[in-house]
Parts: sequence; C-alpha cells; structure tokens
Amino acid sequence: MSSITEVAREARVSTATVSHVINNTRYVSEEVRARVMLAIEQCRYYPNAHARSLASGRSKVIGLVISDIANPFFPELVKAIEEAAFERGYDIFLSNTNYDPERTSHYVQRFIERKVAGVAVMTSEMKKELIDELSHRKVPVVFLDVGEAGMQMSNLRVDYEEGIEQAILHLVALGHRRIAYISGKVDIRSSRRRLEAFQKTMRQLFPDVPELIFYGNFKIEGGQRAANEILATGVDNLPTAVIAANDLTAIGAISQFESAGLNVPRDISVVGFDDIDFAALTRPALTTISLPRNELGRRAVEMLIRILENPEERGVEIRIPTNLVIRQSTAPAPIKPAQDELRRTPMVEKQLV
Amino acid sequence: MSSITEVAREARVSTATVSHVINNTRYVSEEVRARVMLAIEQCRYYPNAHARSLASGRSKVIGLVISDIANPFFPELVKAIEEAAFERGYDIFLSNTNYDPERTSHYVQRFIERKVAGVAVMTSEMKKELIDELSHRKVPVVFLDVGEAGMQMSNLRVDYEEGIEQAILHLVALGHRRIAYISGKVDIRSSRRRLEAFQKTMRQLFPDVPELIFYGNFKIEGGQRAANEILATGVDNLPTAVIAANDLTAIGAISQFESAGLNVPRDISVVGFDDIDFAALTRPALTTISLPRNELGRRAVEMLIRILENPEERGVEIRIPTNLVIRQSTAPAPIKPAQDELRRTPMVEKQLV
DNA sequence: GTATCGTTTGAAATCTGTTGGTGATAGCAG
DNA sequence: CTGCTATCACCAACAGATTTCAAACGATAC
Repeated sequence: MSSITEVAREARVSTATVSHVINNTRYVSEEVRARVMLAIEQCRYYPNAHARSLASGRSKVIGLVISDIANPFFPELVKAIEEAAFERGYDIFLSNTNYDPERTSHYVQRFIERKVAGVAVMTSEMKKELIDELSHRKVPVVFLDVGEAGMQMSNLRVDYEEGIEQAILHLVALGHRRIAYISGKVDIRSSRRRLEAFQKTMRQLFPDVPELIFYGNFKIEGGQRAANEILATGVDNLPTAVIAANDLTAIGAISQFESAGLNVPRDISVVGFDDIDFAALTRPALTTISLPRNELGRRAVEMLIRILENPEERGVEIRIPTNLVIRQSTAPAPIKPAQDELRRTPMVEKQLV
Repeated sequence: MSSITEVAREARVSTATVSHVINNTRYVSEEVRARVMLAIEQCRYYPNAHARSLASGRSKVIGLVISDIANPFFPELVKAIEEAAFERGYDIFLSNTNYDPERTSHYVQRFIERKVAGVAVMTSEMKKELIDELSHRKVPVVFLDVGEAGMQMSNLRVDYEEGIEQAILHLVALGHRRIAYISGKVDIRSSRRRLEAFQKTMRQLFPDVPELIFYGNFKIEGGQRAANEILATGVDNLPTAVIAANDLTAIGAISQFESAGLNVPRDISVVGFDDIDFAALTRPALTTISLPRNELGRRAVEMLIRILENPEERGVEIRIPTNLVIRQSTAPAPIKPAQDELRRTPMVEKQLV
C-alpha cells in the first residue's frame, strides 16, 4: 500500500512521472510537479528502498566492518564514519567481527546479498579470499592500513612512523635513552606496523642501545602484564620511558607502575598511541600519539564515494598523519646511577642488538 | 548477472524450485536439490536481498537508534544487540542521533523507506510523532525506558530504584548520612528517572536531611563542575558521599575532589552508575550501580523478534534490574566535627526540605 | 498542408525474487 | 486398464520502483 502507483493515480500521471519528480531525473512541468508533490503528501508516501535498488542497482548503504566496538578506538571512528555517511544520504550496516574470521566472512556474504554500495574494512582480520570475493563482485572497498590500492579498492595508510618518531624525539629531548616498547600481538597487522616504525627510528638514533620490546594485547590487562615484565628486569636495567602500542596498554602499564611504587612521569615516562577520548582524562593525563579518527572516518567515506562515482578510475592510497600530543605522563629522565652505568658499556650492548 | 534465473537454467529447473531449495519452503526431491545446490555453487550465487524482501515483504534488518556512541554506555550495548541480532540472521542499521531530534526524524524516515523489520530505540530523544509514524506503518519498536508498551511496541523498563536503594543502603551501612547526588540534565528522561529514584529512597530513610542535588551533564567535565560546586558549599557542609548519575560523572567528580586535596574514598565516597568497562580500572576502582547492558541488548532483540513473530499480540514491558557493584571508591564515613554539628540541628534542616 | 522539431508525458520492459495454482508423472487399488 | 492420490516441478502473477522508447502536442518552417 502507498506505492508509487497510488501516488500516480492520485496525481493523474504515470508512475514514470512520479519517479522523475522524486529523483529529478528529467524535466517535469511545474504544474505536474506540484500535483505530484501534493499527491505524495496526501498518500504519506515513502519510496520503497528495496524496489528502488532492485530497479536501479544502486543502494546507498555502506557496510562497515570493525573488530571490536568495545575498544575505545572504534566508537570514535564509527561516529566519524556515520556522520560523513549520513550527510551524503548513506546508511551504515554495522558489523562487529570480534576478531573472528568466521563472522567476518558471514558478514561479507550478507553485504553482497544486500548489495551494499561499498564496504569500509576497518579491521585487519580479513582473509584474502573475502577481498577477492568483493573485488569479483565489483564492490568498492576502502581499507584501513591493509593491502594495497587497486581496482575499486582504496587504502588509508596511517603514517605510524611520523608520530612514533615525534614521540621518540620528544623523549630523547627529555634525556631518555633507554626507551622500551610494549607491542600488541604481532599477528595483527597494524600492531606489526607500529612495532616496525619504533624499531626503525630507534635503530637510526641509537644503533648501540639494545632493543627493549615487550608484548601486550591492546588491552589494559596486557599493559599491566607487560609492565610487570618490565619491572622484573630489575631496578638497574629499568627503562626510563615506555611507548605503548595503544592507549589502553599505556593506561594498564601506568597503573601497574604506580602499584609498584613508581611515579609516572617522575620515575618513568609513558607514551600511548591513538589518543582516545579518555587519554586526556587519566591521571596523569596521557602523552600519546594521536591517530585522527575523525579524519580517518571522513576520508574513508569520501574515498568510497569517489570510487562509486568514478568506477573506471583506480583506487588511491591516502596517507593519514599521526602526531604527538604532549600531556603529563612524560617528564625529564631521572638521573640515577643505573643510567650512568648504562652509558659506560655501550659496546657490550651493541653486540646484543 | 548471477541471478536466480541463471541458477535455474544451470540446474535445469524453474526459478520456483531454486527458491524453494534456498528457503526450504516446500519439499524438493533429493536429486533435484543436489542439482540446484551444485548450480548455486558454480554460479557463485548469492540471492539479492532487495528482490527478496520486495517479493516477500520481510527484511531481516533492525534499525538501531542510539544517542552517542562515544558515550561508553553505548558501545557495550550496541555490541550486545549486534551479537544477538547476528545470531538470528539480522543485520543492523546504526544511527547515532547525537541527541539531535532533526537527525532522529531523518533516520526514522529512512528506516521506513528501507522497510526495516523493527526498530530498537535506545535513546529518549524521540518525539511522539515519530513514534506514531512508526506505529502507523506497523513497524515493531522496542524502547529503552520510554513510553509504554502497546500494539507492536515493547518497553524495557530499567529498575533504577533497586540499584540506587542498594547504593544508599550500602553508604548508610558505612555510616554516611549526608549523601549528595549529581544528576544529569533533567530534560533527559532516564536522567530524571534516576534522580527521582534517589529522592524517593532518601526521603524515606532521612526525611529530615536536606536534599543535596547538583547537576552535571552525563560527561566527565560535568562531573568536575558539579564537584566544584560541592566543594564550594564549604568544608563544614561537605557531604561524606556522592552518588553520580553515571560513571563518567563520577569519574569527573573523583578527579576534581582529588585535585582539591581530598582523598577518595577516605574523605568522601563516590558511587557511579552504569558500570562501564572502565569503571573497574580507574583508581580508585569505582563502586557503581550496574546496568546490565548485555541483558539489555539481548532482551531488546528478543522482544523485537517476538513482536515480529506474533504480530497480533500486545507488546510487553520487561523489568531490567540494576544492582550495586562494590569496589574501592566507597569507604566508612569520616568522623568530623562537621558531622556532629549536623546531627545537632535536624529540625532546622527539616524546614529546608 | 505537411514536414520538422523540441517539449512533455506515458506505456511497457526490466530488475530479481516469492508463491499460489496447475500440470505432469508415478504408484496403487479396483 | 482406468481412476485416484501423492509427489514434484513449472508457469505466471506479483512486489514497487527505474528507465527506455515512443507518442502526443503545439509551434514553426517551407
């Protein structure tokens, strides 16, 4: 009920005309247009989106794949994407994979069935075959930091190195040399990229300082465990600063350091990554490398729509900058005997690298 | 391409048979079924959901309306809803209203166009007319704590009183009497409901203690401002405990109290509301009234599907319990002269109530 | 008076499924 | 062998839009 036919009858025109009035797809005289508009009002008519996309092949829905909405990184990203999509008349299908490849495939299948206009893949847990499946169906895709741009596929490449380099230089300027890194799991691509960026800069600056790499899991609890491991290296070898792979990890580490009687930042400086909303509100407020989720979200939608509108063009790769936000969790390196001792034995350490 | 027609041709049967195989809607011999399955494989066929719901009238998509995904209350709720919906084969359209009625109407309109199977309204920013619109189109709806159950509408009624009463009794058992409350904005329904629950219990227990109500905005910063106002009441009149309308408010209040030199919980106890994931990880870990978002989400989907399956039945109202989770932000009331003084002048205070 | 033209509108095909009605085939009883 | 009942698959009519093709129109030109 309340279909285009009814409106057409009410306005005494054909359904074609009604369609053209709604979509502005061809000239319709003012008089007829007015009649149609009135009829639409009177019938309380809303076009049926299914019939519409069946007939036209288009759809105005974007599939959004994320790994875990409970991770504070994502809500802020989702918000940005949702906002950008809304402005352009697109709705979003939300799919939370929980890092489960099974669920991911299920969702990709559904996206294809639902004929989404495009898919934003904001997780790295996506198998190659799925990407091929999407590519085969000519569904535009935009990735976050995975794979390369290609036909119908664009990529947002986060420049982790930039922010990490800033963080390291900031710490170095404060007198730090022994800087540890708490990584996420290495089987997550973005985690690996961050780690590599850290290693690269450190090797350039301090080829003779041994690498201090620990492992968490992108969650608070993982940060706590890694902090314990750091503490277990003994007071003499304690790093004076720690960079964590994400803010949750940093928060966990800070809490553990403080439980152990250390003061952050007096005894040890901590830098996070992501700049989640909470980062500004912890005590001490977290110095962290900001990954601009707002821009990320906006760009993702923009790129998707760009592919939609120019299907022949190749997808592109866009660089997303990261940069350091200095708050209260970093301070000048403490001057302790341990440090001096350290400086006296660079050659030994060099062998360790 | 790759439509049901193609599959039918490939399997040498009619499209009807293919459809029946896919949907199990009537008996098909093993032999033919096998042929059809094979053809589906070979054609890499995925049914077109639009054609499907156009023909059948059904849709398997749930519209989810929330106010702000950046508020930590929501991601956890969204996750639960998404999970429950996924299990039942439903997808969700996410709509973040940002507390903007304009956007809300826009979204409701889109939901109608997209012929969603049902709508979960997890915000109170929804005008009556919109609800009527949905009701007029016979779209099943489930509300969180708004309006009443009716035809095609169910309601999840959160029992705020239960948890708040537990919180107050807990504080009273610790010796507190001057308990302040930091409310959210009163134009938000759930905020009002919480405030009223607090007032009701307090009046029953302490008819002669003046009410100490302050106002925040459900955000951290609002909690900080409210805490300042509390501090401004002067040391002699300081409440010994504060209950906040949500955890963010509580976290803001704690940080402000500590900035002012007070120790939480030694000098002042603080109770939050919601039990967001972070609540367990703040220092001190937050004593808070838990609102089980997991159950909330699961129930919401259940109720929606129940209406879908029994369209003639009236919607129902389900009570969702809340209960106190005790952590480290509450402790025995400090014994100070200010307290004694207070106890000596109950009659004066009574007049103030 | 007819051919031409641009403008405005309509008829009908199309998109891809679902589903009720119908027809064909086989098995079985009489 | 006929008639009846299951059993199984097909035909065709939808669902509600978009879009192509063409008709109708008055105006203008010749």
